[in-house]
Amino acid sequence: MGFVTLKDVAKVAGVSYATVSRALSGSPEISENTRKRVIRICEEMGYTPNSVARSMVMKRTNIIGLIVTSIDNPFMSEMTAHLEIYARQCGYNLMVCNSSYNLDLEKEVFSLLMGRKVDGIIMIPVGSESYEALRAFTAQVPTVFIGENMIDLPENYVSVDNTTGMQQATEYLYSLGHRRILYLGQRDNSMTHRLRADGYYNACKKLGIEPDVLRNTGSRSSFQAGYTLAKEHFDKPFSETAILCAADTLAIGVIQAAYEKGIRIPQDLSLMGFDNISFSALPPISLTTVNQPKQELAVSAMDMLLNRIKRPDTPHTKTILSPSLVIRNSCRAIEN
Amino acid sequence: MGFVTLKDVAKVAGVSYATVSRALSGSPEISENTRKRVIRICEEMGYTPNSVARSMVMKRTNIIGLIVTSIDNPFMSEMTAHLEIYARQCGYNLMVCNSSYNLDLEKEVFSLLMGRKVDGIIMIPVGSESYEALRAFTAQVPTVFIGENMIDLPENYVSVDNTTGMQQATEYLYSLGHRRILYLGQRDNSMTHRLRADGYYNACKKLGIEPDVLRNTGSRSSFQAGYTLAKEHFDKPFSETAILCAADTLAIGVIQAAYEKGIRIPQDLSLMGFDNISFSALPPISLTTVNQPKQELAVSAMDMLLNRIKRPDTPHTKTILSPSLVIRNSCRAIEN
DNA sequence: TGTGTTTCCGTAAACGTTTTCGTCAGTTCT
DNA sequence: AGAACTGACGAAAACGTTTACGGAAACACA
Repeated sequence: MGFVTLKDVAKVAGVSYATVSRALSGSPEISENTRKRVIRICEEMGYTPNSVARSMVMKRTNIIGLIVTSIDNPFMSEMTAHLEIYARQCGYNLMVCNSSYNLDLEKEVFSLLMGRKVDGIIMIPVGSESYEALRAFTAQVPTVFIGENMIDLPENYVSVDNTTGMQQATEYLYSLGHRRILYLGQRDNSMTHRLRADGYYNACKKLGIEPDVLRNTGSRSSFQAGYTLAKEHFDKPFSETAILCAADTLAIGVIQAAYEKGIRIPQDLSLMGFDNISFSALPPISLTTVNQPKQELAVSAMDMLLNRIKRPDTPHTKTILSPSLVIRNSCRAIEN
Repeated sequence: MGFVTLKDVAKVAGVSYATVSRALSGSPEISENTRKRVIRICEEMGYTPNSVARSMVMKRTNIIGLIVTSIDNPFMSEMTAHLEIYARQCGYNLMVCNSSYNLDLEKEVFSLLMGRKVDGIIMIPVGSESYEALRAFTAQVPTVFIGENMIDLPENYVSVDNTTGMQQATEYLYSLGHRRILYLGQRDNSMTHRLRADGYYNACKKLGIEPDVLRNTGSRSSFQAGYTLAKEHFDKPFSETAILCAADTLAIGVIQAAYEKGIRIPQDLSLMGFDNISFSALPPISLTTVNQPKQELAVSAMDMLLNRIKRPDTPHTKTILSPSLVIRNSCRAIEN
């Protein structure tokens, strides 16, 4: 390699390398004179501490592992940006891995990060199965989950209140005069989606309207899934005046299908999503949706993780943040 | 901590820990019998090698640093996804940092990654100034740049042929019958943008049409910049039949401005971008653009970097990939 | 049987830090 | 002046690996 080490500095300064270490770490066991002299020499020689060696002896790396299903996804990349910036402020770096929506890969990269001795792991899991599948691992490294909300399992996670959010969305459509609201894209392999559907059902019951659900049998809430579901649906006669989607991505697929069928949004059909991904704000889309507070989620997750790193044997905690309605131009008021 | 180390395994197996290391590393200096026995015990005890300790002695971390201006950006996040997956296949992990479009921060995280002893760094630089600013650093760590194309500087980089791409875009519009084409968003602090503008000028000269440029005096090609530029432009009478944008993000801003002015795309105005970010494929946008082959860029950059890590003193290399036209629905043919 | 070769494994050094412990000089107290 | 204490620093251990070196046993060959 050829970089300058503590020993090199020590030799030039005429002190032991322990003294150099002390000078830089702000130890009180050193005189001001030698401290200043040593620091000056360090700068002159361009010394930078070797994090690897430090990790070796300190038994911590100041690295956080981040596992996302796919960083190439507006929601995840936005979360990642917030996480990285905040982590760096806290003195940590991020090692990022894609699980590619694959449970085996998720386990593999988790184990890999453990071998790297990361201080903790933040993950957006592939699905509900992840909790069980990773149980043996999460016992060994402080781990915080984002987004998949497991009511009954004792895991650390931060999430948005999906049920309330979807309930508010339904109520908003109701307040605009909609009585026949199709819920599009419910999936059963994801707790998040189950909770969101609950919100829709709750609202229907409360408001006295008939629930109407179009299920997504696939494993992902993609543009494609939304498009396919809507396209098939639009082929038959339908009576709803609004579609409420389980995710923004689905809604954008619906927009495409509607466009192809000549169905205008919002004139002919109102449309809502959930997540508030950055796509949705684009003027040609302008989707009314429910916002997940991404920066707050990121900060909460990181704080929770750093806490667990400090005190690993504290009981598990959950943080549930409030979603909020984002009103744009994909819904209109109707008369009954 | 409390994880199991080589020594623990050695004690149980009744061999020296050097033997355990050899069993796992596939060294030939060990008998098949003991190898199998040791490996079995490793598995039973749940041993995973400590990458930090290995890095210490091997003098390499198998970590690649990735510095992007903002991972929360469709182009960057797509690149990051490709880079991470390919890096992992090659036995490397990615440490990701945002420079947040800030030259000082860019230097700071670069130096931080050097302290981490990453084996190499891939970066999407803030701007042309980055090359000079980082010269002292790039001399010490193998570094590959993506995207900012410096004709005259001896850096390692991979890029798309921006000039040819923009020339093709101009020619495509010409072939549809357009003769008055506005080039929107030229910036001067970015070599990429200078090269793209060159392509436009070249084509104009070759085709015998008059160039017409609307400069972007800001430092970023954001949605906002495109919107502001176009909004102001649309306030005055204009005569062009097509707008060619220096980046997709600008074009999407233009769509918004056009929408607000009641200008229909492509009926009233044809519009093209450059980059082919994932946004652009969304049906409500459906932007005709020039594609940057992101996966190929990622793989080329990684290959180039791994090469330089193996042989640090090879001369600097450049890889220029070909862009390609992506025809969607934002342009229409006109008669003259 | 003696010599050389091969196979297998243990010993120990090395990587660059942090930190405990010990030491020595100087200071304070009685 | 002697004892106790304090401040500043060096020596060395430790972190968990990889690998050069050496040695013992087994084997081959004359």
